[in-house]
Amino acid sequence: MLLRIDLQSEVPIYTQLVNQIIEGIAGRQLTPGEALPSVRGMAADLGINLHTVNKAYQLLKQEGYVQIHRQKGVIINPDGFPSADDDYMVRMREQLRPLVAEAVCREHTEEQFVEECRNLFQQFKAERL
Amino acid sequence: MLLRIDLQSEVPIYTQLVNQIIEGIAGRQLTPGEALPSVRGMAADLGINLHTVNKAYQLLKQEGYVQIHRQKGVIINPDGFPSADDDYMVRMREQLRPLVAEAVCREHTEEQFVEECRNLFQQFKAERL
DNA sequence: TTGTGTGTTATAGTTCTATTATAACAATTA
DNA sequence: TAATTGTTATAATAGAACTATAACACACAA
Repeated sequence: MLLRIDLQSEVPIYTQLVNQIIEGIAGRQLTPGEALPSVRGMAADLGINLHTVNKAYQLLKQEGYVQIHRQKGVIINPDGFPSADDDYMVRMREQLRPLVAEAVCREHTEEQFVEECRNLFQQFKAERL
Repeated sequence: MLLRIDLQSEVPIYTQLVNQIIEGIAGRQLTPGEALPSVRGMAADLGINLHTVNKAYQLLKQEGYVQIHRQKGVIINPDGFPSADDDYMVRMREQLRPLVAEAVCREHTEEQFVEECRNLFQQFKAERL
């Protein structure tokens, strides 16, 4: 799977990595059991430091998206992914609220906003061939 | 309008301020032409520095939510709010994509996600009495 | 056994952002 | 004139993000 990092972005590199890997899982470019590059390999590929990659992997592990085995490396979690629990729902709403508020101010209607969400959902579904 | 700041949050104070003011506009607790507290007043109320408040006000001005008059103070923009232009749409989708990806991974269905968005929309509508 | 490749840990340093602290300035209004 | 606006300038602190090196522990293969 191809990862693109924008060094100029205000979004931290490790966050970009986490997001793209989660998006890869959602689109099934990354499948359960599949190996990710080693921290050194990924760092070399992207031209960044191994600690930055490691930080991303640790976060993904903490959230349950990957497993890390000491001498084997990092794999997409073969035992399933985290569920939509309460913590997630709270976090999700906290991130969604400012987006909805801005949409309301800009007279973006509920239907238009919902349509954008549906498009993104369909986009991930379409990637799963 | 009451503003609540969480000093422990990972979200910068000025961002919390910006978000809450936009949410206030969306819910019409803040109406066009209405005055906001002075940078010093707001800073004192919240127990933070005036520059932090000023940074939030400058961002709100830059995005078109408020007007700043040299000796009068800051008011909610009486001439209307920014529209849903291309820049906004791009930014909006960029912020929405990771949320949708995470939802997909957690087997949160499109309908459940859309319902959360609708709830937030209705919440802002309900606040406009 | 001896490398080699994993993740892990430790230390250090740089850069940038966020925040605070003071102070002063310019312009309007009471 | 005095008080209150936002504005600008300067400086300092704290923390996050990122990098650079180095070393360690463990497993597996030649």
